[in-house]
Amino acid sequence: MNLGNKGEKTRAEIISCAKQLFYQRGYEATSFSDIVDATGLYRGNIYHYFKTKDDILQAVIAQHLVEFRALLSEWDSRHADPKSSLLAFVDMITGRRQDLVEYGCPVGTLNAELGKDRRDLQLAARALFDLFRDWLRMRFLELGKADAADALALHLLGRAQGIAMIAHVYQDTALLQREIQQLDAWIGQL
Amino acid sequence: MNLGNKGEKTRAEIISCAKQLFYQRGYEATSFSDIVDATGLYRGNIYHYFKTKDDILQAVIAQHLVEFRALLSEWDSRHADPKSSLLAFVDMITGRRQDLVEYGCPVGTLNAELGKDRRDLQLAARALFDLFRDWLRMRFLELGKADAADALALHLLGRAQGIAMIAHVYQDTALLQREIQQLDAWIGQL
DNA sequence: CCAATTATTGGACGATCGTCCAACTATGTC
DNA sequence: GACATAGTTGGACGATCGTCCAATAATTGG
Repeated sequence: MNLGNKGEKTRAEIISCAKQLFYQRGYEATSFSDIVDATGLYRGNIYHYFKTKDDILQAVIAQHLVEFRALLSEWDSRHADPKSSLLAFVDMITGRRQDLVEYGCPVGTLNAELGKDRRDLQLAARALFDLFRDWLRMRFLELGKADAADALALHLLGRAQGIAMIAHVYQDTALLQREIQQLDAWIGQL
Repeated sequence: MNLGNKGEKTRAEIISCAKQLFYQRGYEATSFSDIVDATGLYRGNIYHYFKTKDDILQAVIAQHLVEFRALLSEWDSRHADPKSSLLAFVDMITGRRQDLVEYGCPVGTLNAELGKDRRDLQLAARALFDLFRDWLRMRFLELGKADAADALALHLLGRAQGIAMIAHVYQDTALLQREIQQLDAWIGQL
């Protein structure tokens, strides 16, 4: 039997290139030829790994999930108390401020684009929100916010999305930093 | 000389149809043929009024500006104190909750889409944000928030955008209402 | 080393995209 | 009522889109 080691590498390369392109240009705006050019592979070869462009997006979403899950468990191992964890979440925004200002939030912009006319794909992309939503809810639960944990999680997600969007629209990192400080303060006084 | 009354009507009809399509499906996802079908006009006739699809978007943005300006001046005439005005802004979100949940915020989603790979057009769409930003800043100024008026305006815009985005992603009007109540409370305690 | 599976090459496919234009009709001016 | 302008008809254009596939090369298990 073939172990497919070589193939897995090519497959990962396709996903990696597509992930970046979908983020920076958007999903629909990225053509199959763009992926061909970015990977340096032949059209047919890519279709050997993915039957459709939609399938590539599904794989990209799955890859995002893997990476974000790794990030969350890293935070879990690094922070004992829930407030530090929440601050780590907010700190991620600061750390990625350059990309956020230039291309927006990868989770938010993807969901926004797909939500218009590809609701089937948006349901897959929503899993990225769910990942953070569930993780945040746990932290609020640990903070004793039993009956409002999910609402607080969604509130924080919304705050973060709003900040990322405005900062992206105005290409303004200072605005982002200022708003993030307010989020930090909000977490502190919980 | 021709007064062009007939033409103005056709022109307005094109803008109206395109405005709805761009909002509900997104700009790139809306093809020229979609506009042709929606208006019932012939391709060439539309090109008699607009040289490119980008020109149609510019006209749609201009139309949005006209309508939002009318809305703002209506609020100005209806509300004497700044807090009532701010509440009117928030109340607009509640009033449009159905469309917001289904298609997202027309201003936010348009800017998000164009911000990825059409930054030239996004600059035009940004004017929609500027319109609200400036109006909100005036209200915060009237509230005595001299040195933070613009930051508060952007903060409120961001909050609204975040709420609209999360509500859209999860198709959840209850979430939207809940978050809007918090915005109301925030305005009340300013 | 052979047979089978996996991977790559390279191009072709129909459909749809945004744009353009020549011919034709309606409208308003002098 | 002739003339210019504005508006409409209807189709064609090249470019690009996502998808498909037969032929060839590489890799692997028996």
